[in-house]
Amino acid sequence: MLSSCLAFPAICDKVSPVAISERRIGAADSKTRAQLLDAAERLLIEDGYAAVTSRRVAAEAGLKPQLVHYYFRTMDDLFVELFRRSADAAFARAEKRLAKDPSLATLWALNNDPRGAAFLVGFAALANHRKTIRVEIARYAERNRARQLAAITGALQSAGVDEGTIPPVVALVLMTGLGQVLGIERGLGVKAGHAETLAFVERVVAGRVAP
Amino acid sequence: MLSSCLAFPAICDKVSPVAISERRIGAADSKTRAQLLDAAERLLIEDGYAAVTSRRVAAEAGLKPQLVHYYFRTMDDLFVELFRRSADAAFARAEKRLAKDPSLATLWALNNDPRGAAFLVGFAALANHRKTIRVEIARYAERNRARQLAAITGALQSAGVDEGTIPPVVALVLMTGLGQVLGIERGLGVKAGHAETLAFVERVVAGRVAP
DNA sequence: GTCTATACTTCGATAGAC
DNA sequence: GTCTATCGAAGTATAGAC
Repeated sequence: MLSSCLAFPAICDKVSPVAISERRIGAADSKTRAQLLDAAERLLIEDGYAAVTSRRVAAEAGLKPQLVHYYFRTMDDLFVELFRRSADAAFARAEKRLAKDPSLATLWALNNDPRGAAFLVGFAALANHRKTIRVEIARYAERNRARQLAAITGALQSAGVDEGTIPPVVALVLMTGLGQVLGIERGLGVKAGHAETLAFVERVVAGRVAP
Repeated sequence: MLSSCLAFPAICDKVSPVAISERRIGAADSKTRAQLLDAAERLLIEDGYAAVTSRRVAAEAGLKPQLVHYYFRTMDDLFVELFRRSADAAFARAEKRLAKDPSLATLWALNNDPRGAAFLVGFAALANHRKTIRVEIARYAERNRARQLAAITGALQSAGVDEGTIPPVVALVLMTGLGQVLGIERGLGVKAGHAETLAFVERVVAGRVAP
């Protein structure tokens, strides 16, 4: 992984250890704390961020509403912690799969993950009126792009695709956009063109068609 | 346009005239009504759907909160009407431009419109927990895809791109996804790869590179 | 037809009991 | 260190005055 860090420094950016809130109480490894985050995550994905209120999170976790404010002083703190936890987990999963098989197929599988799409839409909308969340997402997105760029650059070389045909970063942005639009539309129930597009991507990924 | 209707029937789907709510009061052409919708639209785009509350919409419009419930019985009704109004306007604008110049450049301009991205994210997130909105968006998305498919099919033919190289609907979904991811990331402040991608698309659209 | 007064619910947050 | 009782603000919605 060191080579990737040298070629694409953003990959190895440390997440700054700045405290979310000075007055946070409660042990970081509290079981209750984790239960609340789990509940918030379910609500965010299934019902959207407007459903993530202190009362509903608590109800979903089978706990009292006030506990939310004990473990996360403000709802903003909860959102930031939730995002970091999920993003770090997703990044770690991706890292594991890419280290094992840094292929176009793996990259496509990562970008076409339905969980990722629901998660992204939830947080992208949330970012609109929570500035603290916006910078958090932006940092993660850049880090993710850098990591995937390292992978796709190698994958395209292996596949014998010339950089003049399509620059790796362009192929990556295309792939990301495709995964997102398919994910969002799947959620809405829109299906026009999906089957054809998936079939096409499968062929490209398998190397049977030039990208 | 009739030919498009025959080839792609979804284009000419009439929006069903089902009443949003039986008990809606107030003239459809009321000035106050339009002011409220304008205010709601500004709030949705700038601060996200969670900011679109009866109180804030009224404040933004310089009116009393209760008027929102007079003109739109529920907030759900307001959202549906807002979406329809915006979607119809967007579709009409697109139709005008495509009729004038049904080229890849026009299609790309439409899909890369920053307003469109902010609008989509806002409503896609909203759709998560408002079922009435979800079907409305899905219907519009399908209609839009059908219209653009008609255009891109012709544009690719004119450009001499064989359907075997890339099916028109696949090119369209790619273009839509690209416009969306660039729009969303622009809003977040993510920039990695954008310049290269835009340059690449310009070349493709200008016909200097096979898609 | 248009708008106001008001009911009732849920929100985030804190002060303080254990 | 952990949890509860409770407050004031903001939310949707309706009944009824003009």
